[in-house]
Amino acid sequence: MINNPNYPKSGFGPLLAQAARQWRRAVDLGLQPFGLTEATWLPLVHLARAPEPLRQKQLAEGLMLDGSAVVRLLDCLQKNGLIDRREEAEDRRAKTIVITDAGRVMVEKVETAAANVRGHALSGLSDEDITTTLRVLSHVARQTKTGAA
Amino acid sequence: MINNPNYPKSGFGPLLAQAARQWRRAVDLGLQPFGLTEATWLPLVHLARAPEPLRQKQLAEGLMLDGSAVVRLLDCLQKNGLIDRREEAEDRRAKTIVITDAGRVMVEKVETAAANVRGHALSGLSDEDITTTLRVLSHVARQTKTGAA
DNA sequence: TACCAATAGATGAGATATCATCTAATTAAG
DNA sequence: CTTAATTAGATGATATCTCATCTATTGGTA
Repeated sequence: MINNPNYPKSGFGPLLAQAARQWRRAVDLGLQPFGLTEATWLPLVHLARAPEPLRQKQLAEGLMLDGSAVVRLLDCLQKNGLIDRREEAEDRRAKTIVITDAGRVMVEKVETAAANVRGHALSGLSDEDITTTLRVLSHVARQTKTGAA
Repeated sequence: MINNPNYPKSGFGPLLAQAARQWRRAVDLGLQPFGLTEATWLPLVHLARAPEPLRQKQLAEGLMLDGSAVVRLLDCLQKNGLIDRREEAEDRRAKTIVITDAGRVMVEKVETAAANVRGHALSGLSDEDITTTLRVLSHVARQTKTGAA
């Protein structure tokens, strides 16, 4: 096993999972005062940054999440008055998601907290290392996507 | 925002989460024929590789998981006859986890499937990129650990 | 020795995510 | 035009994971 050149690679999966778990935990902790979590915060930012209102389907694609997961996250955000669902006239199956004013205010407030966590997690790493990692993670995400034989 | 040098970094968290989610899904799919998942497989490998039997506490530390999570994963593995809990005589609070023969056989069979997923996810990446990513992920995990101010 | 804090494991509750399925509405085919 | 396939959202069931708590033991200290 020691002589197997793939040895360090075998730790990739567990390490990836662990880093993701702990990153989430740290973000959740930082957003706790605002009543948000990483999961509920991301859709909000995504909506805030979109040049035009999105449908739930589009949001799910952007977040790379199952549609049903987005449904429930939006339920939560709507209950807290941060977004609204607007039925479309042209296609009565679809709903457009719009951020409320409260939602935009929240995004502003919360972005700092999220940036702090990110800053701390990445502090001490070179831009080059981070860029490489971003590229590797993108590759992994692409390769493990459903249907990627 | 475009002129902000931190712009690409802001995608780090979501990308990390996404890559981890999809990696897990891919592994779960590959292990499905064996009735295992990434979550239940990892404790099994950990136990198989340990030079001596571990306590649940030690296993939890090794997996960087909450103790209560390990309790339930072990419940599942035990129910399937892959591990056994053995009460310790010296400390009657503790239990030593031992892999059953069936468990060892399972590890053998399943390791190939897991390696295939890993191989596919990492295919096309240079060893150097992977090494860098492993280092960055370790750093992130350390920095986001509980108590890491 | 009697009491109190710490430790190992277990359990309950809540947040996410996935898959399977359902309903309503739209589109395409015959 | 009627029917079949598709699409957008929603819901139910299940799997993890975390935190808060609980029980049983152990160990240290007055």
